Amino acid sequence: MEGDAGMPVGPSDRTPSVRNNADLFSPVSVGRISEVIVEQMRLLIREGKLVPGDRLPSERSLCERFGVSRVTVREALRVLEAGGLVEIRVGARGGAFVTQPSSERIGEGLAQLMTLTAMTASDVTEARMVFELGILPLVVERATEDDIADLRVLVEQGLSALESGSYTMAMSAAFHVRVASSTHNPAIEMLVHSFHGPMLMSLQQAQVAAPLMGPRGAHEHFELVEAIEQRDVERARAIMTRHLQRTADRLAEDRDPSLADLGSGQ
Amino acid sequence: MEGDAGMPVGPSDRTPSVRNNADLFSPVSVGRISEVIVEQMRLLIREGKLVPGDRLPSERSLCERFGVSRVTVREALRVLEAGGLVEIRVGARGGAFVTQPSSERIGEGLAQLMTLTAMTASDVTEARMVFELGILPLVVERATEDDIADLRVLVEQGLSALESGSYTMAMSAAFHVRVASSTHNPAIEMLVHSFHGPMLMSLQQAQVAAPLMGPRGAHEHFELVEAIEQRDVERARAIMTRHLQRTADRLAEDRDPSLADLGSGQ
DNA sequence: ATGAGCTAATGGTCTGATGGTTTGCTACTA
DNA sequence: TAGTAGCAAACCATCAGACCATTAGCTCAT
Repeated sequence: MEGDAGMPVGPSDRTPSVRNNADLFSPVSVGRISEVIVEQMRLLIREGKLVPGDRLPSERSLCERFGVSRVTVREALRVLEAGGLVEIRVGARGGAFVTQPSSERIGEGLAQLMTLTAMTASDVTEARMVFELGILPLVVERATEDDIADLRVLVEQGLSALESGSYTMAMSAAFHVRVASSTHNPAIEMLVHSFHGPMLMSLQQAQVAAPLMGPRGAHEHFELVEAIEQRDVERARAIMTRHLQRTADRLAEDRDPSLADLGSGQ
Repeated sequence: MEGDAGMPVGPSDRTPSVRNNADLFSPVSVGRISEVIVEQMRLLIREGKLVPGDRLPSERSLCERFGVSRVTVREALRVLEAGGLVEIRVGARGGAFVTQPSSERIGEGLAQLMTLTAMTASDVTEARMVFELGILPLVVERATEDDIADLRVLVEQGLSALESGSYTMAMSAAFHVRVASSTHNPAIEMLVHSFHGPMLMSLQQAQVAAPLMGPRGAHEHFELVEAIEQRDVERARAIMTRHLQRTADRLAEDRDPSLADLGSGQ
């Protein structure tokens, strides 16, 4: 990455004889064949020619169609799979199936890379606060009866799980995501979802999950639903602020650990 | 190497006599070998045993170390590359190099999947409004002189590009991202980055980019920087609201196209 | 009916070989 | 001496053909 930072990047530094037409020539590299295949597949999926659930031809068929070897096709499939665009099943009737892109899946990839970036749990929490507070007006305005009913169920489940000591961060996350989905905006829902993924993963591994979300948190969930039902933006905002702030404080007092540290169990 | 991978590892698939303890046995699948390698590499990177810039051993060396064939190693490298963890260079002194994960890269993945979800441009714009407005207090509070200087430069560039008719959406995006990065929170920066990815891509293809961002937009950028410099949250918020609202209106009158439709040029 | 066994389809992996690209060195030329 | 052309080595990219493991569906005897 750094070693070649000083390398000749421009095409115009050797051979001082002919030089003025240097930028006439465009790079001729066609790149990797597998990359071309990947791009072609991606296009098909984006254009809707391939929809979730569809099965791609078998590796061997693809070889013939593209006129390449199996290795190349397989590399393309690996890339698509890593990108969460297809799922590969083995055995008869197996093959590559186009997947339904879920926000969960996106969050997964996000979480992976987050553990590698200089991104602390506090950073993520701060972003959450901005976002989850910001959407409250939309939630209060648009939440339907169904939305509220669902939220009630989640709260109930949370409370009873709390009694039996089986309350998990996942349940809290589900609640927050359901709140976000009450905006009826898929982009917002996806983002909240993706944010909870990495938080969950790291917090659970660090075993601060249990004390993090106690009876207070569950009760605040209950209050929030009430505020939404009464279309009381200010109250909802106050509750959510308190709720998230407590998470933030908890994180701060816990040595402000970076996600990476948490991830490695240190 | 593989010959014994298929040996009877699980004692639990024949002998139909015992049956009620079915869930005692965990699935015996070892999965893909390449996946194991990927996981191992990821761990090394996360633990800091491999830092950005490091060069991994050559494919052939890795084959020997892992005791697998080159095909398998290559598939692992493809996955790592697709995940943005390594970069592969050909030729002498080539090989796989650990990359510095940037928020840009992360946002890319998010953007990719955004374009595949049933998500309209309005949805994304609404999410943007929530987020970019929400971070303004943080920006105003934390922007350093360097931040503001950078923003000024971007505004200047925008204005002169406007005169020469070469103003692009990319320039606008760069400005918004730079504003976000003035929060000094990498998570926030990443999110704004990923928002602009899909917007850019689709809007440019649909050729509504040019009229979208006229002199008004560029001037609003200028005003916003002023408000930030004066630490005037309310004014900044007002400007940004107007700025984004205009984008939203423009999108709304433009048949409210979905990102997917735009992507395919329809 | 039920279950055991067969079969074909399909992905997972290995082996060995060839070609292309880049770097660095060397020898030759002006 | 300087510059250049050419060679060699270290890489990745790709191919071709083979074998094994897993799975779904079918058949057939019990």
